[in-house]
Amino acid sequence: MPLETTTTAPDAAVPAPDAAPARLGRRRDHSRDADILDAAIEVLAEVGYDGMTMEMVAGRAKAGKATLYRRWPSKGELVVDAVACMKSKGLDADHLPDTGTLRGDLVAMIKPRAVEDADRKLRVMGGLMSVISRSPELAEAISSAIVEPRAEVNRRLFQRAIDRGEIAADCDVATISMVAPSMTAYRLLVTQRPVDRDYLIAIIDGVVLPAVGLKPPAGDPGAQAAPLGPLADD
Amino acid sequence: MPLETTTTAPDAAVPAPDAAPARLGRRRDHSRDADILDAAIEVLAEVGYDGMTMEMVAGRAKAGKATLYRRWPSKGELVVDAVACMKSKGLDADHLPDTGTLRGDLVAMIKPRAVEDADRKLRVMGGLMSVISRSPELAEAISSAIVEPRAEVNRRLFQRAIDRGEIAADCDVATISMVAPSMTAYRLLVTQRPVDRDYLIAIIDGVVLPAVGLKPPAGDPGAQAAPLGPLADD
DNA sequence: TATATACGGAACTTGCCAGTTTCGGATACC
DNA sequence: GGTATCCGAAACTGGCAAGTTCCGTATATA
Repeated sequence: MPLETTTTAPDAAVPAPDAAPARLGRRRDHSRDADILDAAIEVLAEVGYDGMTMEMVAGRAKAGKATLYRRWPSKGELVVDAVACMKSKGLDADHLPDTGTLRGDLVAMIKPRAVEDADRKLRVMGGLMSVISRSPELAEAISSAIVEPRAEVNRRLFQRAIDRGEIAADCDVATISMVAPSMTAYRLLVTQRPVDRDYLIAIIDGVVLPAVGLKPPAGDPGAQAAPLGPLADD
Repeated sequence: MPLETTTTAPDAAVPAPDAAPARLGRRRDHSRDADILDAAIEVLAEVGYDGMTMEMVAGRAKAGKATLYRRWPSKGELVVDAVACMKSKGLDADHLPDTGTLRGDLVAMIKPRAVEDADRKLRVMGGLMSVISRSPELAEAISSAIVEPRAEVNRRLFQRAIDRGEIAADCDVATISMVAPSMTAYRLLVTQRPVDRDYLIAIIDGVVLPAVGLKPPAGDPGAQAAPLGPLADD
């Protein structure tokens, strides 16, 4: 049951020393990799690392178990790869909303697609929680695919607010950037309650904005400042 | 699967009123229950639910595996019982510090013994994270032994600050009470960094107090207002 | 002291799952 | 078309852990 933590040469076999081999026969269909990794993410989100079996992943991806082992040497490395592949999806710290106010930016991040993506990432994280402490590779994958992208987005939004003079320059950006990630994770994984738009607005208006010295709008909280309807997406 | 979450001797000394069978022979030594449950908590904190084996618990408690199964019908119910037994230890919402200021109260909660206790509870929670969503009994045990006591303590401290007019009456106590629990859990379990006095002070002064409209003390943050030396305990 | 029960330890049974092998069929290169 | 390789399916192996049974011993009641 221990995680295989070998750092592997992934698929690159022994290099033919002299002649380019110019392989023969059917080629490995690497487009299936994504299907398998997606299936693994699904299963991880539902039953966690120890509940996941290679048969489940193979079945979900309509693949054979042997195909999985042809591509990854062990369950542990498949999972690390699957988590790492989540990095490219979702948040993009280079294309953030810029509404002119911190609250506007934070609220603009709340889109159905983004909320759903964050929800899945949190569930995957929860399913891997008890393994994190014993697998540095997995911890690193989770950090760089889930934790850091989200923290980085927040740091940029707060830094912009500092740069435009909206909030104090000496506020603890590093700590405040973790407020929403921490609270949503706790809410979803520990108390098992939904992380929806209302809850995110409550964090923004009840904790984050007051913490940086801003007053949330007075009226019905969160009702306004929703520039897009519920069906609007990216 | 019947739920047996009794934390004390179920077959108490109450004698059957009429036909008391007056059992014969050696009696079950219920003082061992606590040893076994403590061993289970230790193992859970170290390797999580799926990593924990009944042999490990028995070995740690210097008991036989059969003794465990004489007292609990399954691993799952032993774990639920072990978590439920954590409820009585640590926080006591009826004997909270009362320093006259919210910050004083929050800082007074930071004692080596309390930090250590919270740390262990968080690790246990992390080890059970992926099981919570599929075991309502376990979710309930965690909630009432770990989540609620901590939230209740915070709610009381904030409510007292409201009552004495120190902070606004309309602040979102329910949400703010979850800030520190959420952030410490994330810090310890996800980012794997220590939850020590400095980090707790950073949360108090960098997030919680500003969020309720209070200014933390200006100077070296957290250095003062530590009325007791590092060796002082409860 | 006699008896009924609990105890720790160890052997045992059972089932599951990681990982391997085998096989008939599909597919891309030559 | 020939062939080497990949594919999915299924059978198989081996180890590990949940749960059970048995045994020699300890201990509380009568």
